[in-house]
Amino acid sequence: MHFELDPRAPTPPSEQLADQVRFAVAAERMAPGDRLPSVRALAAEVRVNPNTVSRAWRELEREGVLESRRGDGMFVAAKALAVCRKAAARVVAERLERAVLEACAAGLTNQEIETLVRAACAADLAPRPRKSA
Amino acid sequence: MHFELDPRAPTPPSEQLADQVRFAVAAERMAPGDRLPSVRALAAEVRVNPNTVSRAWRELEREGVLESRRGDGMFVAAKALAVCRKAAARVVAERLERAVLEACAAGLTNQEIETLVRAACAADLAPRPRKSA
Amino acid sequence: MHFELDPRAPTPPSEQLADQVRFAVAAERMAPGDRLPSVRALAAEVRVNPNTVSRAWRELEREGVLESRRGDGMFVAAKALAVCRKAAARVVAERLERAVLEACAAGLTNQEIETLVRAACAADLAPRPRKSA
Amino acid sequence: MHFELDPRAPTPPSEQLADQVRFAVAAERMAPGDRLPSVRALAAEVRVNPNTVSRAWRELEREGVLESRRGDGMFVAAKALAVCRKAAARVVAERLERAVLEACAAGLTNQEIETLVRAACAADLAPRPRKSA
DNA sequence: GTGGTCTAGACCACT
DNA sequence: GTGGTCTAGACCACC
Repeated sequence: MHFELDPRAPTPPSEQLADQVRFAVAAERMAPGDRLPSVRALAAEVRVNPNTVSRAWRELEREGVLESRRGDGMFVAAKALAVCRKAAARVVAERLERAVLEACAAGLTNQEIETLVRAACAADLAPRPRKSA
Repeated sequence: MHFELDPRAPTPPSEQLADQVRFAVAAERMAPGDRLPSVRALAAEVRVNPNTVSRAWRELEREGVLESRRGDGMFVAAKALAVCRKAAARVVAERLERAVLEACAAGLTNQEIETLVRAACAADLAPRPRKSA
Repeated sequence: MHFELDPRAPTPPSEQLADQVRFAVAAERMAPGDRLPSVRALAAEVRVNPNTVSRAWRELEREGVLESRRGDGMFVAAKALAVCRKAAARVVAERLERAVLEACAAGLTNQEIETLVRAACAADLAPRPRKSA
Repeated sequence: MHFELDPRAPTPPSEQLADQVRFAVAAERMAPGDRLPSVRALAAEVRVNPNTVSRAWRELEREGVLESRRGDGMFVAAKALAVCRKAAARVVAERLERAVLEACAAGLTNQEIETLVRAACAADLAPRPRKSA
């Protein structure tokens, strides 16, 4: 699992991390029992304060997506798939809709919007080394 | 021109207002020379502090989208269309792409994504009489 | 870097602060990577409201002169020197020209003007230990 | 006497107008007894609200620079020269000094400053049709 | 501790 | 009436 942060995004870093875990579980790129990177390791990797990672993991634990095994680490919880599917579907649909309505408000035609969408779908498969890995 | 704020959106109110003006100009629902609602009037309408509106207008003035005529009001600037087209295209494409990549990461198929997008496009036309009204 | 406000000046405090940063960078008294005083500290030092400092810093961030690192502070941006040189040269030349034309309009001879200018140049070196200190 | 307003200048329009009268009297381009343009005429010429002109004239009357002859118009007062010379010298010297110190702060050398000053002095004599007329 | 945004209410200059 | 800036004090997220 590879994590990436966009510091200019409207959603704060800790939420971006949590979303990435939720989506990975929903897409079955992570499965119950999988170990997550340690707070310190991930914090170093994405150049962020350990507290930020910690807050994301804590929130996911609260939701039942992760569980901590004391002295061992954080793991994807058994019921994570169900939880994340619901959560991911909701948030993804909502953000897609918001983005589309914005594009409409900005005067783009439906065709222009669909073209952009297809391009983005294609971009997801092609150029980058991982992210879906 | 009608303004609306979503207090639960990730972007702060002042930015939402600025975006709505940028998009309206890009979509030619507002044209150079048009007068904007006064700071106080709009603040009252969308239930926000006048400073918040003021900050949005000020930012747009800096970008060349609006012009203030002292003691008179704020007006869409002559070069606003060009500025807003560029800005709106950039931000809209970026947000659409982000939303689509998120959807991909959450495991939606391209077909599911396109279905959601078409639904959102349709939703824009349907429920309200006319966005341009 | 030392900041000073003239409450009787025609330009508002927040602009005075922004100008002082632009000029300091243009004169290379500040360099990319330098940390700026915190909003609260500077506000206390020059006896203004923190919002006033914040507005100045924000404007400079928009111009590419400063970068904020969340929870850490404001820093001079990499491209600040180029930006500030251009901006400072423009504004300084404009204000000097305006002042000189005013002096001409008020009937001062060129010689009187140059005498005043030389005196002011000298005054900059003399009374204070060092402007750059 | 020709008036000109810079809407982007830091000094408000009414003060700009007042300054232009003070300077014209100090430079003896206007003499005691000269008639000033009517409020409405000047307001139309410089595209400003009549109240703005009115406020400038009122302030100058208060200072003893102008005197109104009821039903006739505003005229340069007898003691205007003395008043304006003092006022103009003070304000001009102050603004010149401020501009020079700013230029120093922005890193210009004394030589660069003097070059700009000489250019501005020359510009005053050469290109424009009037202003000293 | 840091910056960022918001609310609330004030004063000023111009129309 | 208009916008523009300032003060004062609040909450949020991040370091």
